[in-house]
Amino acid sequence: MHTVEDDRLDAVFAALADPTRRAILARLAEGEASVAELARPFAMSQPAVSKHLKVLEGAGLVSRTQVATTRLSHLEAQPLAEADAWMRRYKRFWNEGFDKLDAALAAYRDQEDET
Amino acid sequence: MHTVEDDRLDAVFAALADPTRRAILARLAEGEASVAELARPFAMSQPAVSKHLKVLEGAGLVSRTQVATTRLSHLEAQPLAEADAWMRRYKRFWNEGFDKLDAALAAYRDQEDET
DNA sequence: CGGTTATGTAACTGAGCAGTTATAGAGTGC
DNA sequence: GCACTCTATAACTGCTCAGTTACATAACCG
Repeated sequence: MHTVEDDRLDAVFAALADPTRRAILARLAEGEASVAELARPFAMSQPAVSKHLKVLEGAGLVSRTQVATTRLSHLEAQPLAEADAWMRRYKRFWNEGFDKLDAALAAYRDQEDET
Repeated sequence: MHTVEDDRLDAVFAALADPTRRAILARLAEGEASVAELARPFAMSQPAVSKHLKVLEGAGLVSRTQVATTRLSHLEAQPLAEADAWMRRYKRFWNEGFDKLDAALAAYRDQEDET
């Protein structure tokens, strides 16, 4: 099985796998920004940032508007909702995980008590 | 900034970026499985699946136990909780996103009215 | 128009990844 | 100990990706 939603998730998760791109999203959460503004905090050339923006745009995580000579990038969080929807199926496991951790800690404590 | 949590998220999101690995996680959600069992549904060699498991294990998404000659893989969802925690910071945007769409449509309509 | 600023594109490099086949290792059962 | 099963590792290939520098566009400003 190889669905369209799969392709979407591929792109979203792959986009999120890079720390520079996550930092760009964090910056955009504070408001729109030009390429130059986004490039400044990173020890990285402008073309590199342009490429990251292209990846983010491809994943639907960023939209852009032309204003005079500058292109402003905007955060588009909707694909994150899709990723969240995928992960939601596993939420019961990570709650269960804490239960297991609790159980393990309890077992450990009991063992401690015995010794 | 390049934190340890970043490295963790790198590994988790990168692991999730591959549809085969997401399918493996889906299978493991139904219960532990051997490498051979995991390989069967995919048109893929056993070493390929072993590599995917190694990636998943590296991201902390899978743990393994040796039982006789077979190694059973178990889903470990805790890293998904970390990824979820990261995404949580953006949840307000994906609700807001629908509002913004409404606003954009309204602006477009106004512009149409003017011309 | 000419210069300047902001950004995208092209061509290249090095690294890493997903897959393959072939082989090695480790445990079980007899 | 031997054959068998399950899994990991090695070596290789083709592709993608993150980054670079150099150059091309495009829109403003005087």
